[in-house]
Amino acid sequence: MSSVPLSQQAAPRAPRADAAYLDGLNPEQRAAVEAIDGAVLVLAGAGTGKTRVLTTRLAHILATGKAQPWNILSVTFTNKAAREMKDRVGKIIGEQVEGLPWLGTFHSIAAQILRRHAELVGLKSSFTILDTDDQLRLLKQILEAEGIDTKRWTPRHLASLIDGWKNRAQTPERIPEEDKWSFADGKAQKLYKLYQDRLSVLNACDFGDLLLHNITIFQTQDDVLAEYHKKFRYLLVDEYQDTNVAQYLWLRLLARGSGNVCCVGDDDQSIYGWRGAEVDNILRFEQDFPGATVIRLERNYRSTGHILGAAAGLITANKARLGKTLWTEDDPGQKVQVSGLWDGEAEARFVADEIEGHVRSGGQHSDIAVLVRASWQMRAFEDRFIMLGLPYKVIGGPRFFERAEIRDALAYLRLVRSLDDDLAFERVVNTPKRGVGDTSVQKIAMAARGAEVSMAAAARLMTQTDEIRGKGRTGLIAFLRDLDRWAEQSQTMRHDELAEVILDESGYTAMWREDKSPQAAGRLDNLKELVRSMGEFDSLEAFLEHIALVSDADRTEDGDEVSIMTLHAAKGLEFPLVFLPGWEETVFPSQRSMDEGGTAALEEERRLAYVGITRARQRAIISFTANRMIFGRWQSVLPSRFIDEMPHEHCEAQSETGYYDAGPGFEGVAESADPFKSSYESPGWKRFQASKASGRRPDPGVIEGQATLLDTSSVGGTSKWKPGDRVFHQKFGYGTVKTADGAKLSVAFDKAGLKKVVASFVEAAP
DNA sequence: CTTCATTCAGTTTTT
DNA sequence: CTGAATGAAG
Repeated sequence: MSSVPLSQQAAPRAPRADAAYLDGLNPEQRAAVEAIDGAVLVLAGAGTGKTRVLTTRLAHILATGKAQPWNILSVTFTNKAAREMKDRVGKIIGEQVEGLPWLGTFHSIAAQILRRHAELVGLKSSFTILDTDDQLRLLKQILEAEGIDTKRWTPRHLASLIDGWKNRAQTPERIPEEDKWSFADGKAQKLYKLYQDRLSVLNACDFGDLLLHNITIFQTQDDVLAEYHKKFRYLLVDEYQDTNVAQYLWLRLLARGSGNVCCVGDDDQSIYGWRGAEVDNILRFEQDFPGATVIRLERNYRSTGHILGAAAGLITANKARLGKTLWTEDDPGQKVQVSGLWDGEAEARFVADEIEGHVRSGGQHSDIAVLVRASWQMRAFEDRFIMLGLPYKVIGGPRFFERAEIRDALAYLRLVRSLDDDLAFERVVNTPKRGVGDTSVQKIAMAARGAEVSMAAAARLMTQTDEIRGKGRTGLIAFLRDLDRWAEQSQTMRHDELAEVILDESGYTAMWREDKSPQAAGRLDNLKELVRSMGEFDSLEAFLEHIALVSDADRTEDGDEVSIMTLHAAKGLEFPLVFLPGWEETVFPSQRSMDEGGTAALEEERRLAYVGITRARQRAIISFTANRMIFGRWQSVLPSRFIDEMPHEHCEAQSETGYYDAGPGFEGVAESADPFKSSYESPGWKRFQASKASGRRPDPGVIEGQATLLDTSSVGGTSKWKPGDRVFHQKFGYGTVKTADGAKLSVAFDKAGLKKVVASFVEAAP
């Protein structure tokens, strides 16, 4: 342990057992912080202060002088987690530490390492990192070139197979025998190989390759591995339950050096199995690292007793787990509320009403999260919130750098940086329209392949001949001339300035300005934001690396807004009040997941439910409906089994709507020992079943107060709008006002159809 | 080569 | 119900 040369040690910093940062840790947390050497597994239940332990531990290693910042490798799954750790360590240690250069996501660290040794796997250090969109287009080209029907065998399908192999660290030669027949009648292996070859030619790699190439290098180049063994004296891994086989191998190879590896995770929060995560990694830890210290953090500082009791009870239904029992000294608080509603619309209305109630009694919108299983469930809530003028934000959603306009802009930049970037060339050669259509692009691609040159080079040659005529030819000539000019300007111009020039001169911004679709305005804003954020980077290269590996600008401006997100996106967050709608069989647990993954998938769904409930600090409100529109079809659905699995003493059934009126159980709580089960037998429930009519909207047994839909009493004054006015709405685009009723408008949107919105959410159409 | 109509497939997503 | 992707006509 004292093998760190004196010369590398910082100004003497006496290891003090009574350091201030250790104050306030409970005994288990403190043990996790102080067990620095050897292999350590910290099983950190939800809300047990995991991040605090991680950051304090890092601070402790530095404070005791056991290692320098550059001797510590800390990996997380998200950039957000990495950033948070950096910030918090900085706060503890203060100015003494400049930063932790090797704290980052698996992928960003693997990319750093790969850039240094790229030539060992046949790449240049300037390789580009493809995202899923590039990947799919490439695969499609390969499939078409092989004469495979891309409808029967979709690029998407192949991409997910390749992803799966890479997650398990399987190179084309090493894929399992049975997998070879899993695609296009036995061509799986060949196609995988072709894809890898093509990546090599393009000097590119995908996300999976970042780790896979690292592993290849470590396994074949002892000297390189030894270098990293020397460098990384302490390893720290967050969210260990989410690691896949490749990440696991990568870690093991690196951990072989010092043996000082600390993994933090919670097997009960493993929710990325479908992405290749292996819960087994955490379940097996003690066998993998014999003599490992295992520390359990079970004291929860987040939620009330009832919330914890409901979540803990639910998760015991899972077989494969290490087992932890969360406890709290907090009050029992309110029971977890379970509400049954007629359909999705009623559910959204119910949630919105509860939110308004919360705010009326002094709460903030930002206290609240609505957590759904799948993103299609969000729309009902958005529609309702927009209508009421209730402020909300969707977290997750389409990611900034994956938006089409951003990717187009980036393709221009990539192309200006390197004309060889064929994928970029193909993307923008006819965006905006230059008359260079599909057939011309195909001709260029053929010529490029034949002459073994880039598409840009082939295109240049073809402007000399008459293979492409007319509009296409002039468009192409202008395009190439523009590219040359921008490349020249890029030598002298700042990169953000260059981006602005390119977007302007290429006609790209003009294209969106002329577009009247609802999203066009937002796209222009995004482009502005792109140029702005480029200014924060020193070079175009630095910026491109950043965007390849960072999901979002994390623009979570914390206004007073309700958060809507998927359960997956909610991991690691907490809110005083959490809504968990859509708890119905087939929706949650998701039928699709279960069809694919069987029991293991069901257990993962259950963990997802556990994650959802444990996000709540004070109150959790679960709801389910009797009827659900799925793919435009009405289906009657049953309450989720997870509702029955929660211990009933921690839950209370509520029936605000009166649908369950005569039922011996759903009305009120007391009558039946098992109010949830008996609800299936209730007349109310039977009426749902009876009204089931396929293709037609079921008729609610009780007419709800439709009058409240448009509350005419709310505003007496005259509205700014009158029928016939043209308006613009951020989400729905342009439309014509049909009726104006105080602050509430009914607008016929050109694209989105008839919607009721609050007047303050629209502006005059230009 | 572009635009419009029609068909069809899809639900979770850290990087 | 949605959007993307294909195929027809202009």
